[in-house]
Amino acid sequence: MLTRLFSDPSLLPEVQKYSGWAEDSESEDTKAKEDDPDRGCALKDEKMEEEDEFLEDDSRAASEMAAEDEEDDEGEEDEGGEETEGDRPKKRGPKKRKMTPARIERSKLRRQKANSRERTRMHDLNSALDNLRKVVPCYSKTQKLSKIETLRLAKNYIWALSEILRSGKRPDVVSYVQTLCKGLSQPTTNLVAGCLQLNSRNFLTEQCQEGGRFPGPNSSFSMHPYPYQCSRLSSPQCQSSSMPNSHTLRTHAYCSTYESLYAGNASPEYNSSEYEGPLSPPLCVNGNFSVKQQDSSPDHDKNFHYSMHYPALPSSRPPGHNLVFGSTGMRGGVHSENVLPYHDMHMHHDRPPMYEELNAFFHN
DNA sequence: TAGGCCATCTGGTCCT
DNA sequence: AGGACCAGATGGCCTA
Repeated sequence: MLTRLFSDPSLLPEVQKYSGWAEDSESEDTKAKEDDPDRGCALKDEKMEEEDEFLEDDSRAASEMAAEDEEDDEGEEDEGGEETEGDRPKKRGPKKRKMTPARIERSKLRRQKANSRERTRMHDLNSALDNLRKVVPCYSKTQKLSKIETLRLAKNYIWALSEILRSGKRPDVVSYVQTLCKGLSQPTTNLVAGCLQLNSRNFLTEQCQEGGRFPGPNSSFSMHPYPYQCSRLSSPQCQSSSMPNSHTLRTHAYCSTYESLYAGNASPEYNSSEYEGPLSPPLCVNGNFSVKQQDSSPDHDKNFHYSMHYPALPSSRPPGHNLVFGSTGMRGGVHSENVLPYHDMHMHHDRPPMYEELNAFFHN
């Protein structure tokens, strides 16, 4: 049938129109996308609508072709029975019912509806994936995580949070990042590490040297975990570590680093100039709680590509008692799935109490 | 240009 | 019969 499609010049325009690879439309789309990406997206949607529109015309042509195919099949059956015609093997199985034009029309209509449903289903799936992107630790509008990376990061994130809740201890940031980046590609690792303002190359190298184990504060780990100063830290709003309410907290979520949050902490342990002890896990509770989704100003998007929030944590934990996030992601005895069911996580995520609980925990 | 990612179409399977 | 779900195929786009 495909051969027929491509070999029959009279059907070519229909096929091109349906397939979307007509030269004119393609070059036009490409040009539009180059000129304006948004326009490109709009064109894409328009194209889909057009597709729906001309599906009707297309179905007619397809129906004719299908009818021809059916006639061909019947002709073969009449001629050869079990024999093969040339190189084409004879079809076996129950004889097909004759495809009347009405049946063909219905069949095509079903197929169109099924395609439409499938598109909708995939769009819903992608929409859900977009929502997931917003609540995993590294969210960027400009550099979206791929689907598979989003799922991997989400899994790691759930695991990390589960471990925190299960153990009641806070991990050091390196462990936390390594847990988040487990199984992720290098670009995504860089992205996540960038969100955390870590030198990912260093920590990855260290990770390899340590054979997958996370270096503790007393190890030979020499990298400063926070080599970069947030460009916005110098602003007054970022230097303040006092966050009287959740709104302020959300506002700070995009410029906060350990340093910015710990800068105002009375405890000398939070001195960021040296890596002296375990640091608090950067808990990302953006998405539902972040201002990013509400503030759509261009300046906001420009400056806050990545969302990360590091709540201030106590320093009560002794060094070397960080979470043990092994290379398999299964260390620590209990798997995250058994610790924090998906349902619970979502119940918490949907409501501010999760944020409050976690915050309360880390502020004790 | 190869490879990754993605959207879409399509046919098959299972279920209602 | 029809819908949901799935996986394979295909082609477009983008990037290293």
